[in-house]
Amino acid sequence: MRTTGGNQAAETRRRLLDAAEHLFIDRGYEGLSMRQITAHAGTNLAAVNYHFGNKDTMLRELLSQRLDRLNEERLQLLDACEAAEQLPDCETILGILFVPAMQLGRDPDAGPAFLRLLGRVYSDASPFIRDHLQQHYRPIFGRFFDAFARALPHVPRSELGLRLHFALKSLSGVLATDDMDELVAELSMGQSIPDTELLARLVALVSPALTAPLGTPAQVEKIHRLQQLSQVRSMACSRKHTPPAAPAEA
Amino acid sequence: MRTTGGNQAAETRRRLLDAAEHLFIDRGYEGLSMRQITAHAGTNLAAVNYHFGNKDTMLRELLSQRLDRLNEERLQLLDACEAAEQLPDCETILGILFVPAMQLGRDPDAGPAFLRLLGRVYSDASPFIRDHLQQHYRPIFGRFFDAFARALPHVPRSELGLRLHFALKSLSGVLATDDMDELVAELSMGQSIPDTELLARLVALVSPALTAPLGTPAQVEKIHRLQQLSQVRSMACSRKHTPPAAPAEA
DNA sequence: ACTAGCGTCATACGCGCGTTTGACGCACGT
DNA sequence: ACGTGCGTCAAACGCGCGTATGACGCTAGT
Repeated sequence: MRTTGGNQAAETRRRLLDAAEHLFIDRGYEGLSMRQITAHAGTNLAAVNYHFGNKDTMLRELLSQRLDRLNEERLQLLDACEAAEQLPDCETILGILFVPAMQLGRDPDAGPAFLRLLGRVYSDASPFIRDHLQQHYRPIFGRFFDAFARALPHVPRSELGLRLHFALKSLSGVLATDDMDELVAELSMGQSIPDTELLARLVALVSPALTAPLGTPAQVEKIHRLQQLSQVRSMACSRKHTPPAAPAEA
Repeated sequence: MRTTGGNQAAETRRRLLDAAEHLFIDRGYEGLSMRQITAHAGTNLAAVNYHFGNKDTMLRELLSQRLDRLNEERLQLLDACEAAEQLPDCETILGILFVPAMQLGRDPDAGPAFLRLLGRVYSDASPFIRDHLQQHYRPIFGRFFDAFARALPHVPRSELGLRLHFALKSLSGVLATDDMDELVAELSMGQSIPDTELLARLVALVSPALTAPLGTPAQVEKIHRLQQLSQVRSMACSRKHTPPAAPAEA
């Protein structure tokens, strides 16, 4: 049996994936080079192409390894809830999205910085990442979109898309940078807060944005006054900037 | 007088800035190369370095030219409101942020795709863009942070930072991609909606997230039930994945 | 008419990128 | 003992990047 050789190969694969994950988390897809990956992994530059074929394939494998389980658990949790109560409300659906993420974030097997990785993935602008998400997780997104649509019948379907985009973009934006540390640290305000309450606070933050009514006359009136005030100001300003005659000497 | 020469130089500068803006809007800072810029501008590769010194200086000049006016108008509008009513509420402050952006978005002088540019700038992850925003507009952000803090006294200052980051990140994320078209098109649902009502809807969407109370016992209970449900599921799942004895042949 | 200087131009330099290549070592099956 | 093949290695390839360098034309002042 070729014990050491086979183990060494598996070890190299793992080290490459670990290094790639670590670098991806704090540099994103752009700014992630094979030379940095292999240097951090302590392997030769050619190792990536030998074990994975090319860079993108390795990244895809890394993302699948990390994200498949998350979305699978989200989906099964949604199934379980719909089977139990058959119409989960908005806050429950948000909880279904958040709870598995937080649990995997606490699980060392899912990666030591799983939440950071999650934030990067959802907020990275590179076409490679966007395509990967689109191709792998579109049906899951569709299921949740339908669940939200049933939970929020008063929100038109077109505006619901905007609001979901809005809410999830913001969440990923918060997860992405170092803010996750601040979130966990500052929300707990010194004393350690149980995950349950922390997630409840997040739900309390996002849910009102999804549930909100479309816009009251009072809000329209406030905006209208601001528009008038701003236009008056800018007209006065432009008249000042283009004086009718030549100005006196400076 | 050296008429043609001077005009041609100014014309080249303008064409370079226009090309850079256009490319930056739909490719971001990364994926923006001087060869593409100069090709679109119809100039020589060396033109950028001749007129601006280097690439980053040109980008900085472009951003300042576009964003300085926006933030100046926001600031003066905030000043005017605070002078008038001395405690603008949350919805009003959001309106102060949105109204000048929308007005400049309608102004051809501010760039034909000003809102797209705005979204790109606020959501671009590159250190260059982030540093520029940090260095130029930190005091403006501080003024608005204080205004929000006064308008939302029940929100702890640490959580307010999170919520503002949350709300503004999401907004920039929506502005960034092609979603701004969808926003304008789908929110109006076929018939053209006045800007006033469109902005009122945006305020109606964002304001509840900032104003929301910190988390009710009912929300905590919902999350708690989901956590238990998820853990039961994952334990059953892991037991299935690591069976006690060797499986029968496949 | 001549020259100075500005704006443009083709071209080249050095660098980092992803990928490819062929040689080397070493554990293995025979 | 020997050949086979797997995993690793240094080195190189072609490419696109930002920047630097002289040469060229044309305008304008003397």
